[in-house]
Amino acid sequence: MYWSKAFIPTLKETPQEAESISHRLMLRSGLVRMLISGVYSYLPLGFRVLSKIENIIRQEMNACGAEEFLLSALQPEELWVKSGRDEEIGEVMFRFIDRRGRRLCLGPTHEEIVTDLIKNNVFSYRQLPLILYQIQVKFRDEIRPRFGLVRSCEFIMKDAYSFDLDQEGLNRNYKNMLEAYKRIFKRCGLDCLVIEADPGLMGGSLSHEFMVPAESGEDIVLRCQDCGISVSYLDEKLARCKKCNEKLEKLNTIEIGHIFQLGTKYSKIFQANVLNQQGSQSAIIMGCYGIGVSRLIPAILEQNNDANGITWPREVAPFEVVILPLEAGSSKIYETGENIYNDLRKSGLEVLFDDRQEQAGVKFKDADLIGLPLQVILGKNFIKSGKAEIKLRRNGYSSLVEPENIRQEISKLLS
RNA sequence: CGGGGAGUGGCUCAGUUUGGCUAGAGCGCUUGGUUUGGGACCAAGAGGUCGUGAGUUCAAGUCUCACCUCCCCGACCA
Repeated sequence: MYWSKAFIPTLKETPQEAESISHRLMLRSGLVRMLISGVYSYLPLGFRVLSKIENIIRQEMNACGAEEFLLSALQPEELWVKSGRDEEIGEVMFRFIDRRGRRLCLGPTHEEIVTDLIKNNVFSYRQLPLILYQIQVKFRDEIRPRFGLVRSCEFIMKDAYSFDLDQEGLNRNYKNMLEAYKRIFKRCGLDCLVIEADPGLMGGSLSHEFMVPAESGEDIVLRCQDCGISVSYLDEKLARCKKCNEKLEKLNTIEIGHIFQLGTKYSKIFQANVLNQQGSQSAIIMGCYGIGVSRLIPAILEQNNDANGITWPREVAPFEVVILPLEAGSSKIYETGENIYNDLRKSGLEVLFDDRQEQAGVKFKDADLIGLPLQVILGKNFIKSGKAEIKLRRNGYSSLVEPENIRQEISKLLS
């Protein structure tokens, strides 16, 4: 991508609406813009990051044997009345009446919808186990939207649902999902805590939350300084670790994922049964598994930044490399930069070429701000030595490389 | 919803206390020129119903009332 043709509206100053680090960086680096409180548009850079995250999730979900589908965002209110969650969820759900007088809502989550679907289409234990997942926009009329994408009224969620004949099956799927979640968050460059949690509104028995320590986090987690075991602040009134009696440290965290063993809560209500081997009706055992996909962006930013801007983990960076031809007067520099650009792209890398007629300082500042993992700099050093400078955004490490060896050097650095 | 803060060109803000003439600055944007390794400089421009509506006054960005929006703290959640 040529920077001059891209829509990357970076901001030199911090918009007053932003308080948390991640929110500031999202606005300054041109990832998102607010439409109204709690509602954001993803600009090209933000959209790229989102796609990267979604693809990591897809890969790991598919590896678990989950199959992707897409449910409707528009839902009939009656399914919520049927499950009894209608009153519980209350005003958090956007509701309205259409021209035919039907009572509709915008889906805040999809247990009702998916259980209804399965009830009508799965009849035999032979069709189990089954795991379905979707990546979709959810709507919640939050009491107070906050910190940009951390708590918004329209957000993207990955929600998966597992269906098993028995508890053993659920345990297996649940464990696989838990491991998949760990891999997903690690690949996103996140250092996260896994805690046993209260199933709350979802119902069911066992549940785990995935929490990212971050200054602006809204949830407090207690972590044992010795064994590292973490517990929810709400659950635990004790001041010392149950296991090793060490002191617990208080951490502010952002919840990025939550998985639940639902058991038969929904299948019983909706009579989602299958015939088992004995030929009798058996309520399907369910699990559900959520990831706040759009929320991962601020979570990643909270953990990957420095004074100059973002330091993207490689797998979720909007591009992998930015090329900075400085010394605008030199056509040799520009041409060399363009050759490197084409060369790198041919090798499958995602590259941003800063062809703008800007001062070196502007290019450096913008490059650091948007935080792509690698910078290829062509300037004074190139004129002197004929070599390009390759610089790692994260730690500032840099080396001079012959233009023809750049591709090789970069693949080494990125691996 | 309760408590606190804020709305003035695209962005950051001054001006409001004590009402006064064509509403300012920096950044950004346009044109021309000089620059070119860390947001450079010179010149000339474009861009504003001062959040909205009523009111007070000879006169309102500034005073009064109502409303709207945004941010922060609390209950809620991925």
